[in-house]
Amino acid sequence: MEALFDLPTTEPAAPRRQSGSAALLDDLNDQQRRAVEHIGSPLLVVAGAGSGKTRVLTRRIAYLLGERNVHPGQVMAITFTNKAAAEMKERVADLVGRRANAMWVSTFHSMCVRVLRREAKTLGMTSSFSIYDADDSRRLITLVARDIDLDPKRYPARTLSIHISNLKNELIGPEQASSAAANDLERRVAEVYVEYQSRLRQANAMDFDDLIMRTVELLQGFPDVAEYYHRRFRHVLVDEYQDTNHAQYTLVRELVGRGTDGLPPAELCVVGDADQSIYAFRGATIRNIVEFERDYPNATTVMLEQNYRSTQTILNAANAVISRNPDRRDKRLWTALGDGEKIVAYVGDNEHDEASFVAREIDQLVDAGIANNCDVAVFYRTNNQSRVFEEIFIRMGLPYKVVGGVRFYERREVRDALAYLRVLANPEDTVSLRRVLNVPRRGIGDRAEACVSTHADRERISFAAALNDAAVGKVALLNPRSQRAIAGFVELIDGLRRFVDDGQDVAEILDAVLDQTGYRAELEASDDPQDASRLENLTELVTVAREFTEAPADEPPPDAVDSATVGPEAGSLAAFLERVSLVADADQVPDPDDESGGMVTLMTLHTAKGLEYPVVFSTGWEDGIFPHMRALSDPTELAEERRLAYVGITRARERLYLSRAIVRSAWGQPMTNPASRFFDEIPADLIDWRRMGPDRSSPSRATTWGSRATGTGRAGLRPAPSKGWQDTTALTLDVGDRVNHDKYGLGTVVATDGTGPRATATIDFGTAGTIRLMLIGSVPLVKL
DNA sequence: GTAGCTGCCGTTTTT
DNA sequence: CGGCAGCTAC
Repeated sequence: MEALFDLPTTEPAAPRRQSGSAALLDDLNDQQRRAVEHIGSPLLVVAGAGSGKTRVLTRRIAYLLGERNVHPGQVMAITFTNKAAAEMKERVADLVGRRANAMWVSTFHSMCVRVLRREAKTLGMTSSFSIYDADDSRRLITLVARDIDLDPKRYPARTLSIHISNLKNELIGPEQASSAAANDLERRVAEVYVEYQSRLRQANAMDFDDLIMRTVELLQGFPDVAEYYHRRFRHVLVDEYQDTNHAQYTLVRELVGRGTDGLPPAELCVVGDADQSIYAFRGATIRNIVEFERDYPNATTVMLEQNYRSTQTILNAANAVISRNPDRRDKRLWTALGDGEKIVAYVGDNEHDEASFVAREIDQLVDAGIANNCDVAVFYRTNNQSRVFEEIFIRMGLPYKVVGGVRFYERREVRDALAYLRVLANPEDTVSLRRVLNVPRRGIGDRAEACVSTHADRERISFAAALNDAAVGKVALLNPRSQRAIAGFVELIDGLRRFVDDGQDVAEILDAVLDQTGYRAELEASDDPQDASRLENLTELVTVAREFTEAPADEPPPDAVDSATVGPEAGSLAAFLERVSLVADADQVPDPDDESGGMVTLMTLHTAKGLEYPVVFSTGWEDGIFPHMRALSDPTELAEERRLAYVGITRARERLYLSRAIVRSAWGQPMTNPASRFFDEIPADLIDWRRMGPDRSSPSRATTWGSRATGTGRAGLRPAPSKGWQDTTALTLDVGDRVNHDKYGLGTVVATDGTGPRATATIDFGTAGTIRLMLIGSVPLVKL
């Protein structure tokens, strides 16, 4: 992508093989060099966006190996996505060659899986344990909640699951949760948690959070195990440290050690940027990076502020926005690259108009030879916003790729197929077993399933064992028809398991599963067009499996010490399942080099973190969308949204577009959204307004909505907002009120929702339709 | 035991 | 709008 732009690329293209430290250091700036050369005490690298943190990490590793005689097997580098891990490994390999293979470079989760598979026995599991994702975990929680007669309305599995996950992220075990429970909800959660954890163990399974929590448990509870890893890993490097949650923070501490077992603590280097912390909702806490110097009293901090990615215009916008966040370590990105183009802003009448602007603009950039499709990314706040763009792009014949969204591995048919494979790999995997028990339909209904489940409980045997009993008539209350169906199922699974025992390839096993279960036949027989695409997805899965066997990626590495003891055999069924369990959205980002002709990439702002594109469209800049509704009334969440804006802006190298729509359909009904407040935080002279909204005639909106003048009670009649001015207060409406809207005319309020800044009213405008409006800001609406 | 209907949710963001 | 849980009718 670099050819089209004058900007120097962030990284040198060619591998550097010259010997001596000069080669590793000479093109680094002073701070970067300090970070690479630093020896001994814990090191925090505060790396602003685009400041070359991956370069620092990879050079530091190369420097350790090349200049400090560290053996690659002593290095552990941890990232959050497989893509980041693969990239880091590749770039270190460019610098030091094949020796890089002996390092552990992996995500938190796969690193833990590796440790846990090796030490499974210690925790009372076997190394073939299954990994449950959020969906599997919720299924199990549903079962548990049902068994202890919880009202699913009051305690939905979703809520229970979130609470349990939070507890695990805080390293609070079931017993501790039980004794600490202070209210009804917490007691119920703890109750479910205890049982859930026990069922996981029975199923020889761990959920995502367990992978971290139980690794910590292992390191804390078994000093000899900890000592093994302390002895082995003398250097621990952590990327995206601002995204670590408490469990991950503790894990790092335990890996590094405290020197209590006679081994000095490992050398720790963490890299991160508090301004790019956008995962608080899943437990990440800025605290870990902010308090690093307190956690590690002798720590050294290096700040990287020179940016090698973007124009100064883009950086000024980013700096201006992020500086509004309170309690922040001040950091100002700068570049030597010059101002570049202004930021282009656009206001669409609706989301279709906005999308069509984006499409037209991309078309022009490509026609003018300014960019290729693959140089362009479109960002949005939530996945459902991708749809409009897809519609327009398809119509215009613009090739694109949506990253994330309804993920391949979350599609029902794919999950069904994988559940079969998991049952084959781990017979105790109850959740997967129950998932496929009657898929496709084979006459084993809820009734029969309940009988088997009861039998399993009563006899204290696994569900799988109970099924075997059922097949030979040893289960009470089971009618003969069900018994026959179950016997058929047991036979089916046994038959399939023989494929595994014979050491067949994953693709062949999968093929046999799809054939012998009748899954494929059922889809082929259907005339539902959705089933055709399901079939395609399954074919795709078989292809994935085949490619996996042929090129079992890079895991596990050819590490003599490990290959005997750690991880499933390369290319095996277990390895395949592990691989597909731990993929992330970000892992699916297309590489601009391989897609010929190139595609425009569409993704959420979250997925965009860590990436960069010459041309970026950040869309949906509307209060209520971005920042998200839920954040409008909460300063903490608003600060996180602002960091998200910062992330979005700083992805752009050359050209940045910001856009919004005045009317946007949500839940099938149109909503009018005011401009995002983040627009006002960007200095006006940086922006070239390609098209302005009707209200934008005055340079800035009225300051805040924090002081809600409406407060309580009925506000009565408010003056219509005068031209150029924003009404900062919410209009208070009740069902039945008559109103007049500048655009839609006379209407009647049919529903109201929310209060204060989140208040909306659904209004029947007769022929103009029924419309839900936000009542805050510049509503051109008068009560009659 | 299954199919088909209704009605209720919800929607951030994800390893 | 769309997915799923729960209900009713075969």
